[in-house]
Amino acid sequence: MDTDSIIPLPKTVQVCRKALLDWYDGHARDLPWRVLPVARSEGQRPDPYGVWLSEIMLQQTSVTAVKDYYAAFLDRWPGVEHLAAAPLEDVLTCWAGLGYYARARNLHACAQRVVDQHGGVFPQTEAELRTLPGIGDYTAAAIAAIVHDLPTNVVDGNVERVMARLHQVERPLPDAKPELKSLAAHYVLEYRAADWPQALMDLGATICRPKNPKCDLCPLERHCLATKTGKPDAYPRRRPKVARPVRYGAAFVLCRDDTVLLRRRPAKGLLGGMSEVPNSSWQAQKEVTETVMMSAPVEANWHNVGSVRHVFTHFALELDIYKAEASEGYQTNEGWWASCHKLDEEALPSLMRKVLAQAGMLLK
DNA sequence: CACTCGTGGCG
DNA sequence: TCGCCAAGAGT
Repeated sequence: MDTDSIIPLPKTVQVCRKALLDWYDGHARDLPWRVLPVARSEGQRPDPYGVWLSEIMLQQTSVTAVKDYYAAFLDRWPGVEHLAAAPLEDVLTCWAGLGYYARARNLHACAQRVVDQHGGVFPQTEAELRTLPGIGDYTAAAIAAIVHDLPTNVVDGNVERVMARLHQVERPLPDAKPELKSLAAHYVLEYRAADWPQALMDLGATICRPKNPKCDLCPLERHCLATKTGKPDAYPRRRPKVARPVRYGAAFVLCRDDTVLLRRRPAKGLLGGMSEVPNSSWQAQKEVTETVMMSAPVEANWHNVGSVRHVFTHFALELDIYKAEASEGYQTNEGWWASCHKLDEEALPSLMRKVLAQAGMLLK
């Protein structure tokens, strides 16, 4: 670690641990995958499968967005062996709308690894968990701590934010990551090893929020340097964002009675393995109509039925939507016809649901 | 190691 | 309407 990195005073560490754990006893969020501190103190432990599933879903995703998906997954695949036996297509269908679809592919691969190589039992140590697909530094530490009470250093965006404010770290993210992780390591403790990281994350999510932090309710306020000497919501500092470019393209909704033509995207990459309607490549410049029509799946009486705009992580997309009725003899060896009444059974990302809705084909 | 990879909610 | 960003991982 850098010689200029901050080291918290031992006294501060002790007082903050106590204050935050006490706060957690009264303010822990009651989450479906969580065992609350009272039950935990009575020896109750969470289901490793449920904790793992929730942690994967929660990567870069809000609790609100995850809850329904978590319940649906547990209902359909109650254990890791059920999930491992499922076709990947089914997993992607249930994941559709949650985003970052590599997580779903890795989830499935991880379940199969656990069943095939670990007898259906999740490894307990951080190092072993770390080798599984979809489990990185954060998730390995989180599972080891939350499930097995191991004193790991669990560092997510919440913990980074709390540390950056508590110690008023001026170095911007992502450069500050090692420093913030080092700071957090000083607070790790064996006593209540499972509750500590969850307390930190709950504080970050409900009190020490990115915007409008509720410092007056914070159990650590007396020790928080950012609150004393500056505006806490200015931390963690970040590099200025790069502008998000816009890409343009066209999507083709080919209908036959109450069905639409769908196809599968390549297994990896953007929206990998998900379903889509045929569409053009996405370019930085909008192309002329004649060129756009070259990428239609078939010559037909295409009508423009509007456009949709969708924002991805590193670019925005504007798709013009074209719709046509397939002629009687149209044959295709690519894709399949999907009933517009059963589109919930397809692995449609939100972008494609927008497209189908705009074309009037997203019915229930 | 910089880049890729979704989506919805919220001020 | 728009920028911000959430329990990160893989390459």
